[in-house]
Parts: sequence; C-alpha cells; structure tokens
Amino acid sequence: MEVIDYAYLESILNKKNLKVTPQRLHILSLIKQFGHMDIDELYLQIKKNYPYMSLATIYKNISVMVENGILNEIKIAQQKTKYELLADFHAHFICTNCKKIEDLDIDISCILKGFDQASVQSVQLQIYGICNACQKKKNLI
Amino acid sequence: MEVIDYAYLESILNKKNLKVTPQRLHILSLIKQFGHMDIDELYLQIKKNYPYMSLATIYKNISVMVENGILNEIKIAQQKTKYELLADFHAHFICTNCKKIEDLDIDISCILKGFDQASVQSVQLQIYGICNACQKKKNLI
DNA sequence: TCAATTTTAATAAATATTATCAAAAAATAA
DNA sequence: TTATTTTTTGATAATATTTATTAAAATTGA
Ligand SMILES: [Mn+2]
Ligand SMILES: [Mn+2]
Ligand SMILES: [Zn+2]
Ligand SMILES: [Zn+2]
Repeated sequence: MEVIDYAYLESILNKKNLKVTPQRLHILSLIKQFGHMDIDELYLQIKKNYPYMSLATIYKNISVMVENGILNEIKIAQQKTKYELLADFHAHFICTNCKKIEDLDIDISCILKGFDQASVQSVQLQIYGICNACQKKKNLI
Repeated sequence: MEVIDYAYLESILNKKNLKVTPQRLHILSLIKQFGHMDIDELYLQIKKNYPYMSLATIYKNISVMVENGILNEIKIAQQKTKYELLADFHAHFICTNCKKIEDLDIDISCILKGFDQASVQSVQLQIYGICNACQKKKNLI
C-alpha cells in the first residue's frame, strides 16, 4: 500500500488555482496509485471508501483537470478513455488480451525529424499487442 | 468529383463474406472519398442522396466492417472516433485548430527496435499540432 | 469569523450507442 | 426465372454515457 503524498497533490491543484477538495484529492490519489484509469474504474474505486461521491463530480473534475493540464487523456481502441497524471512524454503498450496498459520510454526524436518544432504540440503513440504475461500463459496451453 | 469504382468496393465486401448492399457501398464510397470520417459526418453526407438510411444501419455496418478489418478505427482527443479504409501503416497529423486530419508516411522502424515482432499487432501514432494552412492564417493576423 | 466564490450532490436533460424484430433484400440453388 | 435460405435494413425501443441545472455545502482569503 503506497503512502499518498497529499501535500504534493494539493500543490498540483494550487498551481492551477483549483480549489483543494477531498473529492479532487481522492481522484488524483487513485490515478497516481493505479496509473491509468477510466471513469468507471474511478467510480468503482471511489465508491469503496467514498460512497457518496457523485458520478457527475467525477466527470466534472476529470474534464477540469484535463483542461488545466493536470491530467492526460489517452484514447484507446475498444476501451473507454483512460486518464493519467501528466508526465513527460512516453508511449503506451496496450495488451489486446488482458487490456493492461504499460508505460514505454521510447525516444521518438527519430520520427519528429522533418517536423517544424513550433507546429508540433503533442504526440500520442500506442503499440497494441500481447504482453509478456499473456504470452507466457499462451505458451502453457 | 472522383469516379467511384464500385466493383472494387464490392470485392472488399465479398472477400469478407459480407453481403453487398447499396448502404454498405455508399458508406465505403464516402469514406474512400473523404478519407477520415466519423459517424455524424457520414450520416450528414448520406442524408444528402440517401435520406432514408437509418442511423442504426450506419452504426451496425461500421462496427461490422471494423470487426472484419475493412475499416480502421482512429481515436482522437477531443473528437469523435474517425474511420478510414484499412491501408498500410501511416501516422496521422491532427490540426488542433481546424481539426483536419492528414496522413503521414513515417517510418517507425526506429521505434519498434527492441520489440518482439510477434508481440506487436498494430501501432497508432498521432501528432497533434497546427497545420500549414492554419499556420499561414495566424501569420496574417 | 465573515463573505465571496467555487464546488458538490442529486437528478434532470441531452447525447450517443446498442438491441429488437418484422419486412425487405441478397445470394444461391433448383 | 422462381423458390428458398440467409442476411440486412429501418424504425424505434432500450441502454448507456455525458452534460446541465441548481440549491446547499465547502473552500479560501481577508
Ligand atoms: Mn502512461
Ligand atoms: Mn489515415
Ligand atoms: Zn496481457
Ligand atoms: Zn489547421
């Protein structure tokens, strides 16, 4: 069980002039803990120790935090949109079998050659395939 | 006005054992013509010369054709899912100003080094930024 | 503590997608 | 061509998802 640094989460909100509320801290702490979450997973987890939080509050806060650059939105084929804490660029490996999402540290400078620096705002790179764990399971069958 | 090769579109459906219907041919011809379309754009265009086609028919056929590998689904931030005819790998440039989508022929072998060939099924690469046309308009202001 | 401002919860409203099913159309065989 | 089988369509009901509304509650800074 990871210890949550609430002071850090508060500072994220403060920097963007968003008020610190228990709801927002809880959403952020879950996303920090799980890495990549969609609205339903969030709602499910939140109901465990915060049963009275409204689904609308989650939707509203997620979109506010995306707009303010606190969260990064990741759209994935055949899955609901996932959210993660904004971080340095990294790609994602998505297992089409178990749906798990892995962060990938890939250097993409080789594909950005030839682009005007100023014209590129962000890059999304997703690699779909079978993860190691699923690969092993398949071999056993 | 592009001449549409219906025989070609029919062969696409035949290969997948999907029956050839005017509705399917019309959907395919629009996607071929426009390149990348979402459900609403399709419905709008279809109503022009096919006013009686049901929205449910469009949804159903799009998902059938995605399942059969005829269409490729492209999920884009802040936009509805776009569909295109399945083609060789290419990346997409998405203008965050005018929302236009451009095909990009980028060699991604440099980012797939280190991956087990067998474990990678597909790759999605999206580059968000300001397109040339919008760049020029900005400079005029 | 007080007051201004923002956020929340509940839920209504609006959008978006999928399911149902009888009628129509497509493919195939006779 | 016609009959038969199978698939698809259109209409619309049912679900699912997302956004809007608003009074009450919470946050924050003075
Ligand atoms: Mn990530
Ligand atoms: Mn394309
Ligand atoms: Zn897996
Ligand atoms: Zn543009």
